Amino acid sequence: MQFTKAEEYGVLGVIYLAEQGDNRIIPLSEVAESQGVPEKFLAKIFQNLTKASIVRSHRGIKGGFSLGKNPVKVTAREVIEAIQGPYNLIRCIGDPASCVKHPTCPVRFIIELAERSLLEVFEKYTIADLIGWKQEQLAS
Amino acid sequence: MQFTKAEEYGVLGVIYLAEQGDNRIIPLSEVAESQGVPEKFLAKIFQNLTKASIVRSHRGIKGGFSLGKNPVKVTAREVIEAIQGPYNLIRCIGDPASCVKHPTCPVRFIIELAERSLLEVFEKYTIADLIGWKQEQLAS
DNA sequence: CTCTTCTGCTTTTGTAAATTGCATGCCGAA
DNA sequence: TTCGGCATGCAATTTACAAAAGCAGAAGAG
Ligand code: SF4
Ligand code: SF4
Repeated sequence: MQFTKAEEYGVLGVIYLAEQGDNRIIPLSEVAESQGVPEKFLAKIFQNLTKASIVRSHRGIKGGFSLGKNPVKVTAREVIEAIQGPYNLIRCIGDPASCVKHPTCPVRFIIELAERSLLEVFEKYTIADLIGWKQEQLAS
Repeated sequence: MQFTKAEEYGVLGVIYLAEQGDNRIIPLSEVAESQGVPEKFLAKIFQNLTKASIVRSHRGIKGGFSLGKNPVKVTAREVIEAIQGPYNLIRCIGDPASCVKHPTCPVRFIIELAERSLLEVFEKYTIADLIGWKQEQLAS
């Protein structure tokens, strides 16, 4: 079980945008370079974020991406699920019919609990919270 | 982020052994068939479980695997970590030196929290608990 | 002995993640 | 109204790792 790079890059990107403040428009190339991630890969991620209107895209010269929502109102879960769809730690979750053992399967039982507790964590922190935490670390 | 089949099969296998009770010795072929999983794959998984002495192996005719510990004392976390090593939801956890951003990285921060809460769930349930839950479901 | 079953190691296969490429569309500036 | 910068959309590729299969060898029971 591994957190994917797409998820990591996406969250880092959104945080970077938010840090620039004032809904400034930043070209993707700058975001990619600042985070040290491949630009084309990040492009695809940001397209998903755009669809979820977490960021807003601007074409043309002086174009780029700006925030689409107030970082105080965007949870990590929203960002992550915008990138890679709803969480399913195991294939049978969300599709009970895929396995005959489903109703009494202890593995499914514990994985569902695990997933729930994972999502709770991601829901608890907003982008603003994460930036706040980072500032704290820098200050101390 | 996905729970792997190795983890799933391993937990299912241990549960199956425990359900047979009395530390009976069961050949791997039976475990594999009962769970509908490839035997050679399960073999590798059980080798790891053997090293962690969660199960005990017996060679030769009438050989197979029996439980190595009381299911009341084995948590799901122990089983899972025996199979695939310690949990690292993201590469920088467990190796802080691998990334310069590490000390102030908000992504690492939230992933560490997520991992902790995941492990708490896995630690809360023993194999016996899981079997108990299954019985309940069957009864109702 | 010999048959059965695990053991360790190697190899193959399959699939999804991660990355790259390119033609196209849009926009703002000059 | 043209031009250059930048996002878009889709396709293709590469890489990585999970999943599975194979096989010679060791160990145990009878
Ligand atoms: S065996 Fe259990 S965990 Fe695996 S797919 Fe079926 S229900 Fe889900
Ligand atoms: S950027 Fe953050 S999450 Fe990614 S590797 Fe570095 S510390 Fe870990």
